[in-house]
Amino acid sequence: MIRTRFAPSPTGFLHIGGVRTALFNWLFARHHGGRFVLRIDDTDQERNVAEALRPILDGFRWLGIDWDEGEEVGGEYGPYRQSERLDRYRSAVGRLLESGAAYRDYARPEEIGAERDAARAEKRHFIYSRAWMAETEEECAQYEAQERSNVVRLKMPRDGVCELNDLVRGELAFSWAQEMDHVIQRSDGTCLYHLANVVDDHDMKISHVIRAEEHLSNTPRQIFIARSLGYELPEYAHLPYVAEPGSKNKLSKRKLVKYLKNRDFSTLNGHGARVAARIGLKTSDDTFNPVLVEFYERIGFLPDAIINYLLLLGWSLDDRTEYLGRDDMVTLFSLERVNKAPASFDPMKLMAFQERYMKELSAEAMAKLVLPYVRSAGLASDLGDDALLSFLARIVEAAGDRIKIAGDILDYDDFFVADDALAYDEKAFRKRLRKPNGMIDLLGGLAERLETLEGFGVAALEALIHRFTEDEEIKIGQIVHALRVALTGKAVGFGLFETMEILGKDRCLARIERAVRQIEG
RNA sequence: GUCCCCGUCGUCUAGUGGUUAGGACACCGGCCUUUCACGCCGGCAGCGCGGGUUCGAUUCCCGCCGGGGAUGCCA
Repeated sequence: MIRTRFAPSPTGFLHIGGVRTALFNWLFARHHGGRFVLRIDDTDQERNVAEALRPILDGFRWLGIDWDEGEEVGGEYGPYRQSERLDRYRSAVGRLLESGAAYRDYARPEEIGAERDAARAEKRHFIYSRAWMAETEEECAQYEAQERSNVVRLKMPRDGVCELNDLVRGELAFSWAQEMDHVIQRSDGTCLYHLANVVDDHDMKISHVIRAEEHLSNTPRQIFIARSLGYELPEYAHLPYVAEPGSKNKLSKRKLVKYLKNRDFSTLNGHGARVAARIGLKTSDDTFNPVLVEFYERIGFLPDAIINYLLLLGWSLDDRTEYLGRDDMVTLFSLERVNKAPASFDPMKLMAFQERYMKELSAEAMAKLVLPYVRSAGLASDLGDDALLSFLARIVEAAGDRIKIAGDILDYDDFFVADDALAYDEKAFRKRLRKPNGMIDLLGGLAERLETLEGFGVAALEALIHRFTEDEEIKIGQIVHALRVALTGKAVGFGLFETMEILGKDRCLARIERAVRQIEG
């Protein structure tokens, strides 16, 4: 049975790089018909775990990455929170102590520090002298008489090599002599991550440890722990990390200000900020950050787009396949095709996936997707959901590709405002309505014709406008732009005739009339 | 410092002991067009450097350089 896991710390944030790691674990498990476990690494959490976990779990749910065992769902190898497994770690430490794979160390921090500094000064790797190692009860008692406290350290081998066949990187060898005697239990009796991790992976029968490459050099010590405890080793696969846009540094949520200097990253962030402003979302909130999944959820990305993009960040099928649905991903995924080098996060490529997935949505599905944004912006409060949905379906149909993320619906807020409350883009109003000569008469003449038009549809409107331009001997551009500003207040928008049809005759006439009054006034 | 990992267009990547080094995103130009968006056509652009091995290296080996990680009583 293939079993993989993802073990987030309850930090309150779901990092896009973490999602990629979780995704690969999830895909690997699903591909092999195995199980995916969500364990919580809260070994040293002081904060409210439930609260800090919510954004993470919500993020996974939103993305459709489901887990078979772990937080919330339970399972036969629980508990799945490290904070509830402390007794297991303590007993593992006891066994390591007993077998001689670990020892109590009574060195004071400054004594260790001095050794470390000396090693550094001599430009050699730091190896602890074990001068304060206590292996018998007498030795312990002796040190304790000196009021020294102890930590438990691993008694690492000092010769030979640790061989490891990484499923992504191939055959690797680490010399044991490079490994120091890592602490596995603090002086206050609590255990450290590496010990907890190995014990949990074993107890939870994790067959494949798939994690970020920053853990690669931690693997020998974990192998040592596992072997000393008599565990069967899992397979290891170390994924390259996700890097900053345009660089090879690891992507970090703390460097937002720096990333905003990147044009593409800034464009993406700005796009989100525009939506956020319309729905009253605080962009100063530190979760409003394209490095975090929440950002995408809030402004209306599609989970499939994000997942597909992330899949291609470090994995490829061949030289052309890019768009893969969930089922295809699951059947085609393999660790062999994971890349070794880090991959930079590319905001524009992510956007391209988003656009591609939006195009596949029907008008009905799109209407459903954008509705919450209209509500959040406080628009269309007079319409019930059903009425609004069908109105939205007409708008998104006409808008077509222009709505890239759900929040973009708010670019077309003019459909929801009262005719006498329409706001005009000042520059557009001046250029298209106030400045051209005879605009009042032109609009007046057009309004007269519109009034008598039977069937206010796109084809009829188009024919009417064309006839109008012929009769008035003007070019179509002379009326179209003016009309768009009069009807929507904006210089850009989708097809004019579609706009008119959706607005309907009465609203069109009311808006033209108002525009004329504005020009006069 | 020491150890480990990594290195193909700006970015994500495919690939090979002999290829015009392929695709995608971005970018640039053009077409379409009532604006914007879409779409279509075209273009720019890459094997980090230096040694080997070889008839021939982007591909194999070594060195260097660059990037990253580890070196914590962090995870």
